[in-house]
Amino acid sequence: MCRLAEMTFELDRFLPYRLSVAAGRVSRRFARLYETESGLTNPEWRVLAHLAQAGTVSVRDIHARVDMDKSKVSRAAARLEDAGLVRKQDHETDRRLVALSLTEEGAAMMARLGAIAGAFQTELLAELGPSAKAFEDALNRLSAAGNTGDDDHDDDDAA
Amino acid sequence: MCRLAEMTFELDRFLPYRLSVAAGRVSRRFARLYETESGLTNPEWRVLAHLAQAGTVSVRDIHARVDMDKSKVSRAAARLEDAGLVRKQDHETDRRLVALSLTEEGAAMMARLGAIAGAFQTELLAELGPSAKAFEDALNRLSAAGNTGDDDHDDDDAA
DNA sequence: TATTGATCATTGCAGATGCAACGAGTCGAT
DNA sequence: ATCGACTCGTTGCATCTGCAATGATCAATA
Repeated sequence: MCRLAEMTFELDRFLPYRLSVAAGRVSRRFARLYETESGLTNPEWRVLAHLAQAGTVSVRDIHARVDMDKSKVSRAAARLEDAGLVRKQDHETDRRLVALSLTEEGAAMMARLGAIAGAFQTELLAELGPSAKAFEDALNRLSAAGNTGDDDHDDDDAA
Repeated sequence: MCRLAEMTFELDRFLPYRLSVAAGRVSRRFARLYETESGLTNPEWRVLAHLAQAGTVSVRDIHARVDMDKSKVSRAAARLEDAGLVRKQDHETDRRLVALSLTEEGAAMMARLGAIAGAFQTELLAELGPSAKAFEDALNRLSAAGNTGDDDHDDDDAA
């Protein structure tokens, strides 16, 4: 049971490494698709996609939910606003918050990108084959386990 | 059959996103372990780990094998050399190449880090439970599929 | 041999990133 | 109403990263 004492460490079998390589490759593969289509960077894509899903939310929401640094979200949102894809308004009751939402143009963009993403998703599922279900389960476990230790006391709607 | 036409795109179910988040969390979790122990950055850890596995190799070998940009490998190797963990020698027959290898000190460091990594690996496997096997299979498929002939690669979230 | 084209490691540079402030705003207790 | 502790979004700054040269070296060919 104690395999820790092996003399030579094998990077190829180390899960964090393999996970990272796989994530990088898949991300780059997908990035080639939407970059040529939209000119968006990865943080911009993520913010846009989250807005399409969540409606009107704040920077903090995205930061907590999407695992991106606040400044990253803020800068991505600023660029998206310049591009006319996202609207920044004052929150109704709490003026510290920024209410981010998609513009018409942003929604149209996400319609196109959503189709591309959907097609890529089915492509990936086909590559995964029967492992797909267990794979998603594993991703859930790992993401959940990594959630401890940060400074967050989330209380908002968990989901 | 045709689920692509859904009106609202759901980021939560998009595999590249979930994969990236999981990889980032796991990497950061592991990074906390070896950073406090060794003071190494992630690229440095990867180079060191690969050297422990591969013996004496060139920058190009690591670049191709570990999915890191050449310059990233080069700079990491330079820092490791300054720290006395890695030795850079001329290649015997081809003087373009650099022969990277671990020093005594580097090997000792890897012995400690290898133990930490092994413990973390078993921790992850425990969290994964029965999905572990299918998960590794899925990682293999995804890494292989992303390997489309290109030369230069690098990834976002590191381990 | 001289020359051309390829490969290898390094470096310059522009842009991205993470982290720590900072100002603005909110809430509760006094 | 005021004070103090807290939260939110932005920005400064040091560092990191990716990409495109650059210089050095090799292999092949004339």
